[in-house]
Amino acid sequence: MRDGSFPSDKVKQQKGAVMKTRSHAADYYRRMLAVQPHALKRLDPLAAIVQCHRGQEIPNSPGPSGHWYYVIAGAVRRCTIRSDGRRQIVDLMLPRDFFFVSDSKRDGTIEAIVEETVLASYPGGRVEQFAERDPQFARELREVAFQSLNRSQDQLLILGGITALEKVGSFLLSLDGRASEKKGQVELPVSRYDIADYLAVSVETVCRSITDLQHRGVITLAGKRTVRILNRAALEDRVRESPLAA
Amino acid sequence: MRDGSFPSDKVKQQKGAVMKTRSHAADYYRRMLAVQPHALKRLDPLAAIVQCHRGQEIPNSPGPSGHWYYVIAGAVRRCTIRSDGRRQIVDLMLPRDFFFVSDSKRDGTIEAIVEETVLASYPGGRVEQFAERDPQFARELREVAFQSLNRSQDQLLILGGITALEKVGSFLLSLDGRASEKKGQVELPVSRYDIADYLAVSVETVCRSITDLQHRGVITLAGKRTVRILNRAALEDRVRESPLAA
DNA sequence: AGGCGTCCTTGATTGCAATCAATTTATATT
DNA sequence: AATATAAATTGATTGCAATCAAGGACGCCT
Repeated sequence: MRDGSFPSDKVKQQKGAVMKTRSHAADYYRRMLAVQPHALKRLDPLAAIVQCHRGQEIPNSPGPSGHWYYVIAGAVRRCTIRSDGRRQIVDLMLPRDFFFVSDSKRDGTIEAIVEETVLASYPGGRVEQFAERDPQFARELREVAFQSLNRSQDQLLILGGITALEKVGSFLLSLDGRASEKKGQVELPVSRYDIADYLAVSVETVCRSITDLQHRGVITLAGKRTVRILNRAALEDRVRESPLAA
Repeated sequence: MRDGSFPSDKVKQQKGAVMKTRSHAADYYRRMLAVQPHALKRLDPLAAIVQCHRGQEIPNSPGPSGHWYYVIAGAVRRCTIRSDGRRQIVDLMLPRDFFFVSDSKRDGTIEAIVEETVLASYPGGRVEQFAERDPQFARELREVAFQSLNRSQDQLLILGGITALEKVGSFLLSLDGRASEKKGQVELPVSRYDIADYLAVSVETVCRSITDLQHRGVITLAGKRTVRILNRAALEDRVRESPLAA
């Protein structure tokens, strides 16, 4: 999505508000909906296409039923602010991920990370209705909930690493598994700061880890936001001892 | 559940195997089922009461539909072993928690933590059938999935703390919220080793943190497995600066 | 009782990462 | 193009936690 993205409909103005388009851009993105199979496709006609700006907040949905979202392009983070002011990213949503927003305190704030983040939004009430009537749909909705759970548990494993090198390494691998067009070529959809807040380490440490991985010949950078994995085995060994240490 | 627990039917023999009782002990525990409201109560007649020993593994359920479990008494951990041999506890289930077991690799190993752990087990296929027919049931099942997600995200926040004191403090608070009979009196259902693996720190650090919290007058120990919270505010401030530092 | 194993605790040392500080490189804005 | 703002990087120092080591507490077993 970084290159070859939608050509026109520049969305740079109107920084404050969510923008719902009925333009041909919306139609363009609508075609990318619910690539997943089966019953969830019934959601498609409900979808409100939402284009978001970098840093723009997805408002907490009031009401009991909340909103479902599907990430078409870009990236979204769910964060909480700790009492010491540090920000913690507790979930990272990439294209083809679903997430749910209610008005609960637990949800934290949800923000688009990159310019040109495109979401499909579904009113929770309507989704519930579908689930009410179509057991197959309900089953797949449950499946979606489990996917969120899997994301969360993956993040737990990443955070559970001892060294920073481990965490950064695991993070790269997990990104490679989730969002790479071609394996081994990881497009970082987020800044080093975001990575730091996701991994609960300092930015400086993230940088040093990436540099370190480069020096060890495990990865190489093609631009600051593009990582090529040269030695996957080393990364998967949690980078405990690198075979090519300087 | 620690005291006043079921009096007879000692279950010390047969260390290797899961034991399904039809004794009056099972009936005793059956009464504690699905204290939660509504449609999920339909599960009760399906329940197979399972008594587990300390350290006993809950077998991965083969087949596509897996098994649902409900914790009646005791505690259960879900762990993965890292490549360096460290164990990471990725989920901790306490009484009134549901969890799901499939044959997936992701699930890791699931083990009872304490003697006298009692579970209700429901075959996934049957659960699915109920969900198929009863939309209200399906809704509550989805709710249960979200509760797992909440557990997971709580753990993320705990793991995201910087200092060990923070992690241990948050852990105690979260336990107090989940499993305390009376608030402020936390029964630790797990060993220091388990806490360590849950928080991704060393055992020694867990000990030192607990000792430290005591010296600061934030908590006090009544027995090694019973924590009384004296200064909740200090704990909630993530123990950044204690008001009563020595 | 005695012995064994596990759990828990404390001490001493080392290593890694947070922090403070500063520079370079990108990305907007005019 | 020029400037401003943000992102990324490297260095120096300090502090916290992992590690290695050892001793104590407790339950379990015969």
